[in-house]
Amino acid sequence: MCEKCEYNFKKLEEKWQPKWREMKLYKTNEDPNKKKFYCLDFFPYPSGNGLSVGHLRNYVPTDVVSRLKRMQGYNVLHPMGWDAFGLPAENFAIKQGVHPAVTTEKNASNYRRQLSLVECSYDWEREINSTDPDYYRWTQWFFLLLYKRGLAYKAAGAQWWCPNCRTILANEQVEQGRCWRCEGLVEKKDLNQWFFKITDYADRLIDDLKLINWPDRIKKMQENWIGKSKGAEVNFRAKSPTTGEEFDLPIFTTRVDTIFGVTFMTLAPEHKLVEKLTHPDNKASVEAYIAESRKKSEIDRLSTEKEKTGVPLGSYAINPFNGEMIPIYIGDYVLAGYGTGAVMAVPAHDERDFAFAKKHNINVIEVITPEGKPQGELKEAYTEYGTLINSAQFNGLRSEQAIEKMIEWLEENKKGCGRINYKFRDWLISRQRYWGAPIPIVHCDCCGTVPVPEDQLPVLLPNISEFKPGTDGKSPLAAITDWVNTTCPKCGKPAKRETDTMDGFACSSWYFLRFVSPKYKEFAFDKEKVKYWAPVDLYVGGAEHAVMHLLYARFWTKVMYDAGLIPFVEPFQQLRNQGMMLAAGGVKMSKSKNNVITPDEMVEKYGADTLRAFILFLGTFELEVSWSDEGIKGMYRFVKRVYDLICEFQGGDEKAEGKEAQNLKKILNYTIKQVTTDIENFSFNTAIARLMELTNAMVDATKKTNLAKTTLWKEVVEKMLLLLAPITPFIAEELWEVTGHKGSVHQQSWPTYDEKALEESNITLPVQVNGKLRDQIELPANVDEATARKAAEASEKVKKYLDGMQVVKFIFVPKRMISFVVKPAK
RNA sequence: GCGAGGAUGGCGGAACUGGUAGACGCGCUAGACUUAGGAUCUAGUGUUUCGCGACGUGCGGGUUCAAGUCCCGCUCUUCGCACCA
Repeated sequence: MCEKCEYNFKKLEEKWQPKWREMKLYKTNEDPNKKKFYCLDFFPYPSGNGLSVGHLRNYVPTDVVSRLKRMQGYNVLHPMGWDAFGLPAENFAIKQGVHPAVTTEKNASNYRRQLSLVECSYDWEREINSTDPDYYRWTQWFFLLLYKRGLAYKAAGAQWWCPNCRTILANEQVEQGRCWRCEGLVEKKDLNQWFFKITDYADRLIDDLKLINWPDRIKKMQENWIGKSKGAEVNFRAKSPTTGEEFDLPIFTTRVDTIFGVTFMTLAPEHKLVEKLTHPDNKASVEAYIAESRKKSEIDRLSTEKEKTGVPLGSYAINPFNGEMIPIYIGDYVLAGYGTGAVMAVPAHDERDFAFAKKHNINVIEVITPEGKPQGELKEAYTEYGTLINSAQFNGLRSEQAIEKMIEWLEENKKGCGRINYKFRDWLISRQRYWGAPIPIVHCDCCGTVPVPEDQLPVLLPNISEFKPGTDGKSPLAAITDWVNTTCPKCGKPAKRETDTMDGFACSSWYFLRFVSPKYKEFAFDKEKVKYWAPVDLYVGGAEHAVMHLLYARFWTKVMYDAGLIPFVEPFQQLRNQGMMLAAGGVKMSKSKNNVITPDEMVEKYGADTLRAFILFLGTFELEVSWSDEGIKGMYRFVKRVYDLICEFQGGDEKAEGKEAQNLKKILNYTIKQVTTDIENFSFNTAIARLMELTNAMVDATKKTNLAKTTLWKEVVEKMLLLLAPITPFIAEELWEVTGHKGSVHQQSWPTYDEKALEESNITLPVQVNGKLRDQIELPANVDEATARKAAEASEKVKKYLDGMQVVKFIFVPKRMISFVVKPAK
C-alpha cells in the first residue's frame, strides 16, 4: 500500500477543513426554486465546561439529517447560536470573578471550535447571541408587544424565591420544591413581579398539540402541566361569627354530583376569609395552625404521604342545594393558588376527605352508588362515577348527567356556574438578576407604568462590575442610579427604570425566527424570509425543556400569529428528543466524578469521522446510552477498513457477471434503501450497521471474486461514498477525490436505488411442521403454492416429520414460509 | 396516586403489517502473520447435548399453524407531574 493511502485522519482533517471553509460549503441562501428544510438544535447555553461527547448526541444527528437533506436537493437552514443570558451564565461569571459578557464570549467561541472539530455543517455567518443588544432589542420589543396586547402585567403575590440565587423563579423552574439551577430549597416571598399571561392561551396550547409531530410523551407532559379540568363553582353561604356579616364562599369542584354528601368544608390557611370566619373560641388554635404551616418547608407541605391535618374555625357554611350547615376547617392540604382556595369535602367519595372525616368524627353521607343501591357503611371512599342517591330531585341520575343538571340548577338559581380551571399559572418573568434583558418599562410618579417607546430600544444593560445579586430582593441594577434615573417618555418628568430583567426563556422564545435574517435591522426578522424558512421542520434537543422552553416558545408563536407577524401557529413541526449519554458503567458524566469525555480528546485520538459514527452507532437515538472506550475502537476499525478497502480496490473496466455480481448489486441497492429510510427515521445505528454489512460483503468479494476489477465495483464504491458522506464527511471526501471524482462529495445528489435489483430469483424458505422449523429450502421467489408444497414434502428432513402423519392444514406465505400442521394418522 | 417509557446472549443493541429471534458492533475463544502486539487477518461464539434434538425475548395465563410482536393478569425499573378538590 502506498503512503498516500495510509489512513491518517489528522491529515484529512487538516486538508479538507480549510478547503470547505474557503468554498463556503455550508453557506445558506434563500432559493425560491428549492424546497426548504429548517433543521434546528435547541438553543444552547455555552457553558464554561465546554461540550462533552454527550452533547454530540444532539448535534451530530441533526448534522447528518441536514447533510442528507442537502444531498436530496433541499435548501437546508441549519444554524447555531447562543442562549447566553440567564442564571447559569451569570453564576459561572460570578464564580470566575469575570464579567458575564467576557465569559460568554469565551465560552461561545470554545463551543464553536468544538462543533467545528466534528464538522457540524452550520452556516456560521448566521450565528446569533441573545446577549447582543441587536438581539435583545427585539426581545424587549416582544415584551412591549405582549404588554400592548394585555399579556404582560405586574402583580403582587407570594412567589417562589431562591435564596441561593437570590431571585424569583417561574413555577416551571421549581422542581420538587427546589431551584432548577442550584437545586437549593426555594421559599415563598411576597414581591411585585412581571408576568406573561400564558393562561390566556391554555386551550390553544392544548388543542394545537394535534397539529404537530412531537413525541406523545412531551405532548402529555404539556397537557398535564396545563392541567385543564372541568367542573363547577358553587357559592356556599357563610356568616362571620364575630361581625355577623354574610357573604359567599365559593368553592371549585369537578364532582358537583356529590354535593349532597358534603359534610364539611376546608379552606387553605392563606384564604382571605379565614380571619372573618374564625370564632373567638377557636382563635388561638387557628392562629397556631397557620403559624405551624408557615414554618413547614414547601417539601413537607407538598408531600402526599403526609397526614391531612386541619383545625375547625368554629363557623359554618350553608350548602345551597339543601340548606345544610356544615363546619368550616382550615387545612394546609388545600392549595391557596388553585381554584378558589377552598374545597367542599365529601368524605364518602374522596379519599382525603374520608380520612379527615374519620379522624375528626365527621358524618359520612353516601350519595353515589355503583349499582343504584346504597353500599351501607363505607370502609373507604367510593370515588368512581355512579348513580345518585340521597340527592333530592337528582336521585337516580348518573354522575355525568347529574353534573350537567346541577350546573344548570346553579346557574338558574345564581348560586354558581360551570367553570374550567387550569393547574398552570401565568409565566413569571421578573428576575432580580443582572445578566438578562432589561424589562423596557419606566415607572413615573405621574403616569404610572410607562412602556419605553419602540424607537428608544434597546434599553441597554449597563456595563457594571458589581453584578452579584443583592440580598434585598432587588436586582443589582437598582443600585446603578445613573441608569435607574431617567425621564418619563410620556411627561418628561424624572422617572425610574424597571430594574428587573427578563427570564432567559424570553430570549429563547423567538430565536428560531432570528436565524432567517440574523443581521436584519428593521425588525426582529425579515417577514418574507420567515415565510420561506419557518416554521422549523425538525427540532432536536433534550426532553428536560418539555414544560419550559417548548411551552413558552409555542405561546409566543401564537401571540405573534395573533399580531399578524407570522403566518403559522406552531413553531416546531417535528420534535425529537435524544437520550442521555452516560459515562461507562451507566453513571452520569460529571466534572466532580472526573469521568467527562470531551470531543477534543476523542477527535485527537480517533478522528472526527470515527467519533461521529460512533455517537450515532452507540444506541437507539431516544434512549439513554453509556460511553464505551472499547466501542469507539471498533468504530475506528470500521472507518479504517472502509478507507483501506477503497484505496486498494477502485474497480476496473471488466464487466461484472454471475451470481456474485447479482448479489453485490442487491446488497448495494438494499443498503441505499435502508440507509435512506433509517436516517430519515432517526435510526442511525441501523444505518451504520447496513453500511458495515455492505463493507463486509465488499471485503468478502475482494477475496472470493474478481468483482473488484469491474465496472460494477466502481458503481458500488461511488454510491457507498455518497451514503457515507453525511456520516463520515472526511473519508467520504478524500476517497471521492482518490477515486477520481470531481467536485465535493457533499455537493452531489443522494443515490437512488433500483427496486428491481432487490428482487431475487431464488430465495430460501423456511419449512415448519407444527410450528417448528425443520428445514430451509431454496426455491424461485415467485414459486406457486403447489410447487412449494411438493418441494417441501420432498425434503428428507421434513419427510421425517410427515411420515405416518395426516396433514390437517398447509400454509404457504409467498416469500415468507411454508408450514405444515399435522396430526397422527389413524 | 396520575401520565409516558423500558425489560431480548457476557455487553450495547437488531427484528417490516405476527412468519428462520439475536442483524451490526463490543467482548471472548482458537488459529495465522509477527521479535512482539493492546496492530491486522481467518474461524467460532444464546443455553444445553458427543450428536439427533430440546430449551430460549422479565413472570403467569390465553389467542394462533406460527407470538419478542396480539389479548388478560402481575413483577421489576426509568422518567415526568404530584394533596389540583
